[in-house]
Amino acid sequence: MFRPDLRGKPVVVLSNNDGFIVSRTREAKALGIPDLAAYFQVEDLLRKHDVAVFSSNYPLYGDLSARVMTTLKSFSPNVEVYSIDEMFLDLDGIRTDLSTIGHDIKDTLWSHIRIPVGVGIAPTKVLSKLANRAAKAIPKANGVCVLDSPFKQQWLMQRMPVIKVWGIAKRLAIRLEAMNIKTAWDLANANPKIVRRCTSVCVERIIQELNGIPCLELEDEPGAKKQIYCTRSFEHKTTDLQPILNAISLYAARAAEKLRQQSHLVRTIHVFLHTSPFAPGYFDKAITVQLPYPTDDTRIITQQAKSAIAALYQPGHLFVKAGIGLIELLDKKFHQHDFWQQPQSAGNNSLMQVVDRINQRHGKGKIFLAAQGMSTPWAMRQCHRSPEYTTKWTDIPCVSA
DNA sequence: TCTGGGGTCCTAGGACCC
DNA sequence: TCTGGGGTCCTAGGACCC
Repeated sequence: MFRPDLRGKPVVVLSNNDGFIVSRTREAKALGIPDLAAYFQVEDLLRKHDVAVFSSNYPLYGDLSARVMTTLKSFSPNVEVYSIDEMFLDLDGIRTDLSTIGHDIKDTLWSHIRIPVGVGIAPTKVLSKLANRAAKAIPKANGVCVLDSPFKQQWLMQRMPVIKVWGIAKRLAIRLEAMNIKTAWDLANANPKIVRRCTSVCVERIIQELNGIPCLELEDEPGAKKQIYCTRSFEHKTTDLQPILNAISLYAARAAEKLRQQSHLVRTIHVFLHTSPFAPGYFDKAITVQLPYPTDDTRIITQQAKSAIAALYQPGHLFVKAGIGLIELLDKKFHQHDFWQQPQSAGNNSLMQVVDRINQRHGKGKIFLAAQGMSTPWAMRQCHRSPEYTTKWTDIPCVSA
């Protein structure tokens, strides 16, 4: 959208920390750049072919995603935002020709936002994911695929390896292969009960869905998270405890912030610390901690996370990553207090509210616990970050006369 | 030098209850 | 000779998604 000069050129996007390649344009794929390759391993190849490289920029993607979703919502009252770049729309009962709607959706998004999309329409979620794949892969489809007849479904499924089916990945594909199930069509025609016995109920549902029998509902209410994690690799590996304590304090604060956003309390946390799995002598330890009482207070969660890290830490290892998970959550509204235990005081609540409000108004991390430290040795590597064109005053593009 | 950061659901097995 | 039948909850690990 903001770099039309790159249209038709090879472009790749890197994971957090510029770790590896998570997204490629068609042109980059054609150059033989593999998916999920470690960046440093293909850097020369990228340079040789003059591939444009971008670090992940979630504020930008999140904002553009929200625009797309808002536009999509005008096409159906029932929608599920499935991920940052996918949405399911319930078209049940809509009388217009489905192919017309598909093209309308696609054209509207292009003209309003300049985001190209693929549209797949089918009786179930699994089939619509298949249709979406076809919409993008088959040039003649022109970005829209409607799987409205058994014949079309069969044609597509016979050409689709089973591993491309939504919900089937490497391990399941291996097991299915052993049962002589190689394509989506084979799976659709397999006996659901027998397959279930060798795999799980998930695969049984997929089989039903492939046959046009809905098993997966549209989840229009996103619902509160059941677990909240904050984990990061460090920019620089470290053998010292102090920078790790600072880092885990930051992660704990981030996680607590998310926790308060959904009005939950946490009772149990999970803290881990590890070295590089690619280096010899891999060290990976984790600890689960029961908090003294359910809380959403950053200070308490931070304290507990720090003690956990201190307990896990052993000198002599080169650590690359740590993280915290809030794993047992309670709805604040329905929290049953313990007669014998101190609950979180009202003062804590107000304090956290003030902290959140300041950070919302004046920018993330404006006010924080000293435990995080003043330097940021854990910062992310992002050498090729694009501007935040739509969410940062200084990055807004200028139009010159 | 260098390999992400989130999540969900399911299952098996253990431990326990009456 | 012979040892039931029906449950729950918890946890670790596996598998998948983006």
